[in-house]
Amino acid sequence: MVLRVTETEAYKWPPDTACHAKAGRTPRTEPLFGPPGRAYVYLCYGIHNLLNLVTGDDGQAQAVLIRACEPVGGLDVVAQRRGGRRGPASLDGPGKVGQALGLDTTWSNHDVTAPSGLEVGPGTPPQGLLAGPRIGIDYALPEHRDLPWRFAEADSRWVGHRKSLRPLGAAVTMPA
DNA sequence: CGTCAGATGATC
DNA sequence: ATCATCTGACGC
Repeated sequence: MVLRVTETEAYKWPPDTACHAKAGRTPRTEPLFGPPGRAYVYLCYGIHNLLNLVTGDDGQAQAVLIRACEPVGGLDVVAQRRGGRRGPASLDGPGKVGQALGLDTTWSNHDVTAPSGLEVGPGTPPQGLLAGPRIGIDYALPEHRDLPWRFAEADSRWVGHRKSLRPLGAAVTMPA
């Protein structure tokens, strides 16, 4: 199965209080602090396995949540894993992506830079980018809650929560 | 189209 | 108790 990433969210601790790493190093969040190129998979709401890709240097706690994907290959497997719900096209949410990939938390800390079952490689860049606030992080401090750290491909079918997305303007940075 | 409740279980 | 969600039900 091959998926193309169409929507992401960025997390970085410190100082982002929306990031799971804010609670410090725990067995669950340990991969976040590790070297880049690893997966961070965790169980959300007891049901969904969400996939992050660790991007920060060792000790940095920086990662990207994969929120949506365009199915490119292995459509039959995607449809089967998704229970044939509304077809393989509905990979417009992080829980759906995790289900399509057949992930569980045992994949956390997996090296995605080597061919071993879950790999990340180059792909077709997005034609345009939209940005908006991240979803489901009301627990974070106000100064982090509203950061436009959700990114999505413009005019893509495989993107959720479109209403809060805007064209990506100037560079997005962390406030002082 | 919108809002809403319930499912469900690891985690600290 | 909390939670980086999804689905189906219901109302307009």
